[in-house]
Amino acid sequence: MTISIVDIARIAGVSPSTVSRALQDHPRISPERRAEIQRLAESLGYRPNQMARGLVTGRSYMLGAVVTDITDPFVAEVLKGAEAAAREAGYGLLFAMSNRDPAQELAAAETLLDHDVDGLMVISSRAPHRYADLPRRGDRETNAQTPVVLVNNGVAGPRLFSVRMDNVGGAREAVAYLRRLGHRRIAFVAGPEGGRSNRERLDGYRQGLVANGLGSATELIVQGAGLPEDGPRALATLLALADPPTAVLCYNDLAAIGLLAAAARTGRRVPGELSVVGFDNIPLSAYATPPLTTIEQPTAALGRTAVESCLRALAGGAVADVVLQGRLIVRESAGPCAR
Amino acid sequence: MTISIVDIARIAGVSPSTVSRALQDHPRISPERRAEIQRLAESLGYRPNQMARGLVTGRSYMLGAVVTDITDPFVAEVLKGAEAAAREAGYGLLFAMSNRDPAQELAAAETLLDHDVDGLMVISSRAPHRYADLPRRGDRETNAQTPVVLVNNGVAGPRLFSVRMDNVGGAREAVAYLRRLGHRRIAFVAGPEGGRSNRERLDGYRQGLVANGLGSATELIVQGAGLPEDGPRALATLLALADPPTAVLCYNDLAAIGLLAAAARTGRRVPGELSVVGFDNIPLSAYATPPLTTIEQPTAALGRTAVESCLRALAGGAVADVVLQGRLIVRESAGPCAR
DNA sequence: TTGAAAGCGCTACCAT
DNA sequence: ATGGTAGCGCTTTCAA
Repeated sequence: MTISIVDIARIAGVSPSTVSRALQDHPRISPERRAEIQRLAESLGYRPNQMARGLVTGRSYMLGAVVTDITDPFVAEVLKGAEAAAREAGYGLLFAMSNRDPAQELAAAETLLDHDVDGLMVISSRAPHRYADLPRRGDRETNAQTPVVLVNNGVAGPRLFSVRMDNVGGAREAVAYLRRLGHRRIAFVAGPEGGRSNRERLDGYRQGLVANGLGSATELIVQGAGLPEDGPRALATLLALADPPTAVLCYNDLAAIGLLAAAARTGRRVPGELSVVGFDNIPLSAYATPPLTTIEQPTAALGRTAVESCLRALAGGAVADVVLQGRLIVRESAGPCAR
Repeated sequence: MTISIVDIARIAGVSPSTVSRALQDHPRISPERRAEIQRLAESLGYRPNQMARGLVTGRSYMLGAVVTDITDPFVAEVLKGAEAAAREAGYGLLFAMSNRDPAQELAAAETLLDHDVDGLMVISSRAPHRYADLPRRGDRETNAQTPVVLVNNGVAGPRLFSVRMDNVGGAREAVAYLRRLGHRRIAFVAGPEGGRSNRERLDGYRQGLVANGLGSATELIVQGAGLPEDGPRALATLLALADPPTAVLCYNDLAAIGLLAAAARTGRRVPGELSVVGFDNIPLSAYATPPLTTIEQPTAALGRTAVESCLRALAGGAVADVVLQGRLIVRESAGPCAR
C-alpha cells in the first residue's frame, strides 16, 4: 500500500496538517518536529502525490511542449535546452508531436492542456494564429490563462509570448560572407512554403544580395522542403541554368547535407566548384563531407528561454518577446569564388 | 473562470453525477440526456480536469520516458514511436534526460514517478540493475507497482520488462556480409565501455568472425564512445597497423559517419580502399558520403512496443520480454575487397 | 434512470 | 507551534 501523509501523521502522533507543514519547510513549525517528521517520511519512502497536491494548489508543475517532429535535430536541441531548464526549476516536461500538421498540432496542444500543464511551448508552430483563442484553463486565483510561448514562429497576443532567432540577420550574414569570398551568383534553396522562418531567411537572403550590390534573380531561388531529399533536385535545377550559381545558401543543414551528397555523387567539387552554406548548425553538420559552413541556431538557448518565459509569466511577471542572434560557423563547405 | 462539472450540472438542471456519467458514456443514463449534456459541455468549452479525475481513479494517463539524450537520433526515433503509440491510447508522454549519467538517470526516473506516471520506460539505461528496488507507487486496487519497461538494455524482474533489438544477430549479419564481399581483415570500433549493446555488438562481431572462418585479433578492436569524434582516432589507429583492415564495422552510425569524414579528409577512398558499415540506420546515414551501409534498428517499433508492454502490464495482462530483429541496409559505404 | 454523499491525498485557513 | 476542517473537481458507491 502506498503511504500517505495521514499514515505518517498517525505514526508520528501528530496531525496531517503538521506533517504537510514539515514536508514543505513551512516556517510555523518547530525545527525538531520538522526534522523528526522528515526523517520518518524519508525512512518510510514517502513520495507526495502530485495530483492531490496539484488539485488544491492549481499547479501541476508540468510544462508542455508541442513539437513538429522530435526526430528533427533542431527540435531535439531546443527540447534539450527546455528540459534542462524545466528540471532545474522543478518542472516536468510533457510533449506531443504534430508531424508538421496544423490540425494535429492543435489537438496536441489541447491534449497537453488537458493534462493541466502550467505552461505551454510550441516549437515551430504551423498554426501560430490559432493560439490566441485556444481555450485555456484560467488560473484559479489570478484567473490568468495558461501562458503559451511560441518558439521560432511567434505572434503576439494575450498571454501569448514568443522566442525566436533572428533569421533575417542570419541569412544576410551568410550572403555577406559569400560575397566577401568573391561570389556574385548566389542561389537559395528554400524550405517549407508558407513557413515563417523560410520567409524570413528568404528575406534575409534578398536583403543580403541588395546590401552587397548583387541583383536578385528568381531563377536562383529553388523550392524545397527543408529535407535532405531536396538536395538532388535543387542541384540539378541550379546546374542546368545558363549562368549557374557559384554558391548556394540552403534553408537548413538537412537540405545542405542532401546537396553535398548530391554534389559528391555527380562529381561536383565542394567548395572548389560550388560553395554551400547551411542554416541551423545541427550536430552532424560538422561531420559532413566537407564540414558544413552554416549559421548557428541558438537552439538550447531558445528552449531555455522559452521555459524561462513560461515561468516568468506563471509568476505574474512581465514577459517580453525575445529575439536571439545566430552566428556564422565557418567550416569548409564554402570557399573563394573560382570564377 | 474555468468551467467544471458542477457548472454544467447547474445549467442543465441535473446532478453532477449525471453529468459525469453522460461525459464518460456510462450505460445507465438516458440517451437523450447524454446527448444534451454532451452538447452543452461542448458548447461551454468544458475540459475535464485530469488531476481531479486522476486523484479518484488512481491513474494519470501519462507514461514516463527516461532517455539518455534526446539529441541522439536513435533516442529521438524511439521516442517518436512511443509518443505515437501513447497518444493513440489516450496517454500523454512525460520525459526526462539523464545525459548518460546513472545518478541523473535514477533521479529522472523518480521525478517522473513523482509526477504519477502510470508506467515508465527507460531508453538505453545506464543503470538497469537499479530498477528492481526503485520505490514505486503501488496501484490502489491491485497494489501492483508501476510497471517499468527497459528499452534496449533490459534485465528481468518483478514488474520489470524489457524490449530490445537483437544486437548480436545484427553484428553477425554485418560481418557475414563483409565476408561475402571478400573481406578478411575486419575491424570493430567499439562504443561506450560497459554498455550492454556495445557488449552484444562486440559479441556478434566476434561470433561473426568465427562463423566465417576468420580469426579474431585484439588489435582490430578499437575503443570509442559512439560519437562522430571517434572517427579520426579510430581511423588513425587502424591504418597505423602493420596489416591494416580492409573493412570496419562501427558500434553505431554516428561513429561511422565520423570515420567517413576522417577518411575523406585524409584522402582514403570509401569503399575503394576501406569498407565501412554502421549500426542503427539513423536518418542522415542515407545522406552520408558515401551513403552508409548499416544495420537498421527497429527504432519506432521499439518505442511502440515499449508503450504496448506498459499498457498491457497496466491492464493486468501477461507481458513477455520482446526481442526485435534488425535488418541490413545495403548502401554504398561497403564494397568488394580490393586486396 | 437519477441524485446524494463519500472520499481520493493534499493544502490552507481558522482556531487554539 | 499545532490541530480541526473545508474543499480542490471528479468518480463511484448506495439509495431512491
